[in-house]
Amino acid sequence: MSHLHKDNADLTKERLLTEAETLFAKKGFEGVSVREITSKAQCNLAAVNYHFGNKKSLYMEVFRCRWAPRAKRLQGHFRNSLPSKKPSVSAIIQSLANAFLAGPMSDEERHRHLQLMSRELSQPTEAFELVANEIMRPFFGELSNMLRSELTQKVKKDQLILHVLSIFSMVLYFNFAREAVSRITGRQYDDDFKARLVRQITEFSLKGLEGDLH
Amino acid sequence: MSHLHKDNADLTKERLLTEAETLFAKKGFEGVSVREITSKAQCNLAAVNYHFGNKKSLYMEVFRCRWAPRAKRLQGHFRNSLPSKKPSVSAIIQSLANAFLAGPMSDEERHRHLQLMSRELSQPTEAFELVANEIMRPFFGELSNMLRSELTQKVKKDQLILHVLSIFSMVLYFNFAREAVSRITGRQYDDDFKARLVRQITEFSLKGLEGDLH
DNA sequence: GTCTATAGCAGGATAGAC
DNA sequence: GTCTATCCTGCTATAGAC
Repeated sequence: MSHLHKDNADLTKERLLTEAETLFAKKGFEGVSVREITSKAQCNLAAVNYHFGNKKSLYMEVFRCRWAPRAKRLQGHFRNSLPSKKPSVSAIIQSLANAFLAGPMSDEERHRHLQLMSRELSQPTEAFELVANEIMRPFFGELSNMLRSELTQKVKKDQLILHVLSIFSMVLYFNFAREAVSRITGRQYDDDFKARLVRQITEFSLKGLEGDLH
Repeated sequence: MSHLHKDNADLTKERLLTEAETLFAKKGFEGVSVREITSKAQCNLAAVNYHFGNKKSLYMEVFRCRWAPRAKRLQGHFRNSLPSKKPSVSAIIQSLANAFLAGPMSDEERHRHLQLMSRELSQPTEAFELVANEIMRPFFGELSNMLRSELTQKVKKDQLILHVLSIFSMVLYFNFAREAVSRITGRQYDDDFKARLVRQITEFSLKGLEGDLH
């Protein structure tokens, strides 16, 4: 019998994490009330405090239980979508841009993911430690290593990481500034346009690396 | 006598705008209370409602009276810092990156400016209309035109605007994600590093445009 | 124009019944 | 575990004295 309670509790907890993530991504931590979260999760106001202690801890748990695992899944998908063990620079960048702009998840899930990330980048909270140390640093390190073997030996580590950040800046911008990008280009943010953006990032970056390539 | 009142009122209004901008940039609209603003502006709680009607209007006025004029000043500085009437692509990009990363304003003012902009880009409010229509669209149009004469005729308008956005994405990212950029590169965000970032943006972008250059 | 005082409400959090 | 009821704090906004 008690496992029924537990299952139910788990489900409630899951629903809370799901709705909290959506709302935090859309409006930011301060822009969302616990009442709004519990209402959308169709449970009681007290549930957040019961399951997570307080609102801030719920925010942190969203990053620990949802955001970080998704970030790792995204990285996994990126790795798997690489054509071979020794992918070309072009393939690396295209897979990267594609994973973040048009990858395996739903459009909305990707957007949510990068919105949460952008928030932490521009206004770091405690969750930033998680994002920076457990996700960004290792991933950028991995990207650097993948690219390094395709570049001339004279490329310094410092230079390489700036290249990686430059590429990533486009990936991030074309996601979090969707509204502006649509407005400026006069194009709907649909699959066609995303494919166009992936191409832009790939080609622009590939040329951007020129001179440091073999 | 009455002009004394008026002067005083103007000063209060100015202080409110100043403190409001700083706080809105740092914490976002929802993250700031009117109490905090009036307290920092050393005036009464009621002053915001008297001078601006409500908190939301104050936010809009920050964009109208402070942000937009500064954006125009920044654009003016960019134009003036161009070496000639027919600047090279390299000079255009370097002046652009320099204006936004190490331009005429104080470091803190620039950061504040781009924080406010980033917020509107990722989570548009009414102020986004102002940002997009009166500042971004004309400026990106101007940049496109400046670059166009330096590029091959076959470059389409759509392609050109994506190039401009790609360049701008780096400028924005290296500003709003300062904490992350510092952490990842292991470098302090000081003048030396900013100069390095300007160089990175310039060189990477210049190469990124390659093939479309004359 | 500026202030105090306060209305009126929404927020996070908790106690205690079930 | 979940719910209702409630506390208390902090918020925006306003009324009215000066």
